[in-house]
Amino acid sequence: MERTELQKEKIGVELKGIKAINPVNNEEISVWVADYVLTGYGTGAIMAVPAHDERDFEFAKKFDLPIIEVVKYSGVPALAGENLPKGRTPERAYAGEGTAVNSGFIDGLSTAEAKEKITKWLEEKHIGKKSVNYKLRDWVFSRQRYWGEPIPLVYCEKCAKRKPKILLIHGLGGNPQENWFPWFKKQMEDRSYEVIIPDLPKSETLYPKDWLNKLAKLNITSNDDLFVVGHSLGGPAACQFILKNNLPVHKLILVAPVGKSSDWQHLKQYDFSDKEIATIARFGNVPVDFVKLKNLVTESTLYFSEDDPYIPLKIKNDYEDLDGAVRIFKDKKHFGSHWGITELPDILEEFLTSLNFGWVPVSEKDLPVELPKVKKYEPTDTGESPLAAIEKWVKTKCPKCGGEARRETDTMPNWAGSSWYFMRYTDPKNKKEFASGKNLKYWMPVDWYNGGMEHNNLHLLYSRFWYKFLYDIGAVPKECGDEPYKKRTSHGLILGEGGEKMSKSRGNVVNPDDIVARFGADTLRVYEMFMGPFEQAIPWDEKGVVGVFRFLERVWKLQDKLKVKSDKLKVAVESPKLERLVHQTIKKIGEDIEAMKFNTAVSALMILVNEMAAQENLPITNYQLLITLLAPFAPHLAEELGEKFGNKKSVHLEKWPEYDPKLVVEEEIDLIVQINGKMRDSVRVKADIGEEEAKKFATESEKVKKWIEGQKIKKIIFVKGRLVNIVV
RNA sequence: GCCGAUGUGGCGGAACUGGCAUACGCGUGCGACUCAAAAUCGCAUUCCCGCAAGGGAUUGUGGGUUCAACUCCCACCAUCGGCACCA
Repeated sequence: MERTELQKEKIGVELKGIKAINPVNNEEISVWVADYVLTGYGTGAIMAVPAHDERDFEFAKKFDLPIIEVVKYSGVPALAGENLPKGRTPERAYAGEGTAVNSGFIDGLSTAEAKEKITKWLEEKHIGKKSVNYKLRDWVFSRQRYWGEPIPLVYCEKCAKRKPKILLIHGLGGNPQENWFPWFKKQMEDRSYEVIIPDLPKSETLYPKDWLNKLAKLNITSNDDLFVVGHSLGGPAACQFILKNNLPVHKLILVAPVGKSSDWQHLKQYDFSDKEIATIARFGNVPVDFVKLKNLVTESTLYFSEDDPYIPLKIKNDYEDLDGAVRIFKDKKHFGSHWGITELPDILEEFLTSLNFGWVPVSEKDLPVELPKVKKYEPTDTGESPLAAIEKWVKTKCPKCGGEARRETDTMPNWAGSSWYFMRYTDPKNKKEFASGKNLKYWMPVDWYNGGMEHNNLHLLYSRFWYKFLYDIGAVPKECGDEPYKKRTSHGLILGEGGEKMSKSRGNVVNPDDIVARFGADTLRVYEMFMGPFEQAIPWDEKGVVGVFRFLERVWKLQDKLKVKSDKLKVAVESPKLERLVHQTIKKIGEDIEAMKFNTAVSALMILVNEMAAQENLPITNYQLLITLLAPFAPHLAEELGEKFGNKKSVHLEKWPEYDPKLVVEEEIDLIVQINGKMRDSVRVKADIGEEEAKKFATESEKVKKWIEGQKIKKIIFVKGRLVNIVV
């Protein structure tokens, strides 16, 4: 843990008397024990490249080790002024790509070429081989809590002790003593598994029935727990054996199995006779009922090797319908002792980690598993879930053997249940399935999903997993696509007054219910929109809420300006200025909503309301427009006002108003006059004023005259509809 | 340390594609209404100098490009978030 502390100074000690030899140039390298190397990653032993890795550089500098440059920055300085990546300096390692230097036969190559060449060279000399390291992080889904969805598994001691029989079927002309078979048998027997490797008939001409008859004599029945391995010709034989005898198999592994998509003529070069080739083809061509096989086999894996001289890689397509995992090796040839393959650790690992028979799924008719109804639940001392202490619930019967079993007491995190609710929403009353294909097709994917930061980290991860899983098993129709959402956004946090994150311990939590009780839901809603940019974290400000409240009150009070409607002498006169502003506001709010700039949309509404309030009296048409514009922001108020002023149906069903493009542009503008880029005056002019006229106005302005007096005008810049800049 | 984001009045923030910096709201001050207070309405409000007219400075800091920079370029600083030495 100590090494994760900030900026820890590197320490190290040299292993005197030990040197490593660089296998490429046979030079000696000193060996050090250092504390900045992660033991858990790779072998825990590393080769340091001081000139091109920051940490190695630091280490080398501290202990005065040679720093040899082997990569030179070689970018082309394309455009003048473009910032170049920096190369190595005495203060800093260069970690980028470039051209190899001081590197013998790879000098002059680019980083990518050099990597390729040196890898190939090492492989040819059998000094090393290419490998890929993956960065993985452990991820725990379960939680030690009372609440949360129970995981429907029980643990049965009796079932855990069950050891399946392992049946291994060898290949053409094979026997139990060849290849990795004896090693595998011993490994598994050491772990008290029963391993059967029958010695099957050898002959140039063989028929599948020759082998199947012999296998039938083994007395393997469907009551046996079974693992099956088939090597080469034993692959198709294994499939047929399982199918013919209806044997449930926990795990099937086919190692370089024979398939149907080859004519096997290439085997001649390896001294296979025509009869042997015919035998192989005969085994490979027997049709396999993969649907049935899949039902019998719980899990399956196929092993192939890229350099297998006998089995071409394309054979894996013959087994596609088995839906098994496929593992492709680079250098295992035909997985035989002939090529020195007398051990196969991968297969051992696969069995040992594959199935734990102690864990038995709750049978479908007993789903869902519900939490026990108890008066109280308390944490345990053992670190187990509180559920573990509720003995009555924990003890149950094993669905498999009927013996005593214990339930899983961890539960799923509460995110689990919320990972697919949006699909259920499409068909919430469906009793047969979580949602019908028809409804899913209609609604999914979600057009727009918004949530906070937490949502983006966790819910996004889980819900996509859930969705993709349901999609893969066909529960979500293909038409919906393999992603649950079209668009995702996340809103910012509302911080407590004072700018810190709201939390009970800080005592700065604001309860929205209180705000609603005091100011109404509309005020809260408009305030949240108004407080700042959507995605930004902003402190709560109670005084700001008051401002929004006043704004909504002002909207309400505007009704007073409509009273004159009945007075014929004072019929509301439409103000051209207001008319223009109304249309500009329609445009602005429409655009702002699209761009999720709700704060400026509210601001535009406020400006409009201020202008309306400044009128002697207000045309009802303008007020009705305001109500419509207000609807997305203050839905309750807008609905009530809408009903009061002539709406037959809900204001929320109304069409968004259209603006008149002619009214959006101003007729007159304030033309800015600058001297050397500084604003000195502004002139009220027609918006479409031309260059000559504008310059005339500008130079004739009294204020401007004062500034240019006695100065030489170098040039005058005119920006249409905006300004005139006089350079003196 | 690396990666990312952000930095504009007393505060939340606005500014299209480089073209009036500080919209809108809060707060504050003054005034109207009131016996008084609250509410409401009006005016003012970036800072500095000035009674005023007016002038100067200003978008984290320093520099650059441009007639013109919150906006583009370079360097630096600070704050927030993520990651934890994965060679």
